[in-house]
Amino acid sequence: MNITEFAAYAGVSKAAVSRYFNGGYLSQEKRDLIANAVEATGYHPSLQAQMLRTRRTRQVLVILPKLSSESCARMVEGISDVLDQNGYQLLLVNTANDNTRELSALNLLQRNTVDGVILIATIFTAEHRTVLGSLRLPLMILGQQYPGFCCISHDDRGAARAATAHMLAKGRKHPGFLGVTMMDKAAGLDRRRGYEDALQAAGLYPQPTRMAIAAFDMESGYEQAAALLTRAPDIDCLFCATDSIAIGALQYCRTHHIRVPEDLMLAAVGNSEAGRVASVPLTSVQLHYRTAGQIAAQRLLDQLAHPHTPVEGQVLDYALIPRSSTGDALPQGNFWAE
Amino acid sequence: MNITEFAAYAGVSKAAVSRYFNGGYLSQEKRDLIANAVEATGYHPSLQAQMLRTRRTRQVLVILPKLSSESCARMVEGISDVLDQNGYQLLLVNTANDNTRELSALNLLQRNTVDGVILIATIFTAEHRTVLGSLRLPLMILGQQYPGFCCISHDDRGAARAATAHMLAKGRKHPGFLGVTMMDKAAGLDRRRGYEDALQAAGLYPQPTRMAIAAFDMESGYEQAAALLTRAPDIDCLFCATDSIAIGALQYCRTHHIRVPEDLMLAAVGNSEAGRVASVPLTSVQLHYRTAGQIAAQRLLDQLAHPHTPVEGQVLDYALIPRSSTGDALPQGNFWAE
DNA sequence: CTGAAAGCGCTAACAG
DNA sequence: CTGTTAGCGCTTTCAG
Repeated sequence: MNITEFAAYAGVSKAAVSRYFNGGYLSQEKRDLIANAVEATGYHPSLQAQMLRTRRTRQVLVILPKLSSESCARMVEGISDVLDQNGYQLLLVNTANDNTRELSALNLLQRNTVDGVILIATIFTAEHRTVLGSLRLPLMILGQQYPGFCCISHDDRGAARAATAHMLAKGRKHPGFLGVTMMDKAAGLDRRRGYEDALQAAGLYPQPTRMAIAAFDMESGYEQAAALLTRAPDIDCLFCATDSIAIGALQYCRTHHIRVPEDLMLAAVGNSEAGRVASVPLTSVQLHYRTAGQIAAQRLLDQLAHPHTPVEGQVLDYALIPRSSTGDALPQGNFWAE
Repeated sequence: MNITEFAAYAGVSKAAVSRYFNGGYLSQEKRDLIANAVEATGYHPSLQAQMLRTRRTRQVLVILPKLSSESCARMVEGISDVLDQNGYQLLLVNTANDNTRELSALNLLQRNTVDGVILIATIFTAEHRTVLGSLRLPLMILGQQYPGFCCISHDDRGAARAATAHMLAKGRKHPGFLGVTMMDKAAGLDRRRGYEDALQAAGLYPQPTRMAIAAFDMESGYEQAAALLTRAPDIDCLFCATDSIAIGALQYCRTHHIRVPEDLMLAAVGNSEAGRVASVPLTSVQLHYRTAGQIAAQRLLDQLAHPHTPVEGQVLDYALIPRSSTGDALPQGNFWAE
């Protein structure tokens, strides 16, 4: 049933029906007439026709690098919460860290098939600036700072500083660093800076031989921990950019008779489930992923509602969760501390 | 630029342009003309207009109960792979195990805003049968068997049997069971049956006092393990319906001087990352989540392409991964066994 | 093989 | 407050 048939059925004009569904001027009389007819027929306007006519789709595109990553999944959950509540649909593109897929995602944008975009970003290339810069749609960047765009991100530097400082405060003098590519500004560069901040505050100097770069997974954490601890066996506390990497490092320690935390303290950023239940529960810094997703979505919707109000980005704070890997035994029965 | 302007620019008719993009009859001459004009202008048809006109959206709705669950995330990745490759968009609804949200998802369906649906299901209610039964769209159910619908699922019963049998084969005589609600047929009922199969094959009988039901998280696994092992302290091997529950049980053991695997063996289903790196690496059964997602998406697209070909469901197999929690020490250096 | 023409279902001026 | 009207951009008969 289309609007014409429905209007005839209800005994009103098409325009009245349209107004009914879009909050226009309408007498109570007609309003009741239409309400009854809707009740009787189950009529509702066609989204496709509305999209074509209004040039708005009420769909938001979310682009992310990897779904089966706890942090991404939580951000998307936050986004989904807010979008759902506001009657928006969520279009998902998982780029799998793959350029081909990013292109297909950007293709979507050029076809104007969504009202706005949330990009869960890791690495920005020159191409990104070009494409994002020429984007006409409202855009939110999640998890990174990118000058000129509206970003919701975490205090990665502060988080890394807190984790490192926590170990140094326990008297460790030989810190090591296991990071990720500096091309990832948040997880790579900022967390390294935070690490260096902590060293400096403790009167220590970062030493390249005590630093290594891993990929984003446990396997790589294992391998790089092996390389690093072989090269610099006197390291007595190790900051890892992600929980996954730290867990890899922990596995290395476990098989090479390095006691954690006695011989080596370990602290990371992410506060993942796996870290909480690892062979030695991992001290980690919690970032507010879900909240970040909610804020990003809300800001995007605000922007959609008020296109000319400039939107502010935001940097969310963090919370250090000390656990056994830095010698902070949990109180009895409290394994589930966030 | 719309099709009229573009046709004028290219010096052909609108119909020719439409045929160009939809693979209709077209002379090579016009084809070249249009190709050049596309090159020059970057024109592409409006998706919205196509949707309205053809009544197909090239969008598939994925409904799932929880995104930040490793299994769901992997299934969605599989779905996303296939959809992407075939030029379909993925609309995501995270129901958060919440009926309100499921309703809003079903609302989408009634508005015919998608071409097909993939439902990652947990619990079916009477309402489900009503709604799903009256659905006109192609539907795939993922992770459950539901008679009358096309389902891609796992051999949950076989998986549970294998995990349990593995422990019994090691000489354990007092098995325990930590399951989930039977309302979830796959994870609840089938896995319990698999457990019972294994007992029967070993000449044992399931005893209600040695069985308990937990929720889907570690916290609940901890609590229910506590209750169960207090009630039946002679249990020497425990099958858990999910890795999360097993990890909770493991945490309980860890704090109550129960040695795993010496005093208590532990095996589960899911083969999660957390289980691999838990304080005692967890023996678990791997299910092929990603593959399941790919198959479901592919089958759905097949159905979309050939609406009258009946589609067959499929039950995927499993693979037992023995680890330390059942006394199967991994070979040196092989922490990353799948 | 091709173009003209008729809508798909809706919204937004516009003139009452 | 209301109805009429003119499209949004495209696909698809239909008659060449």
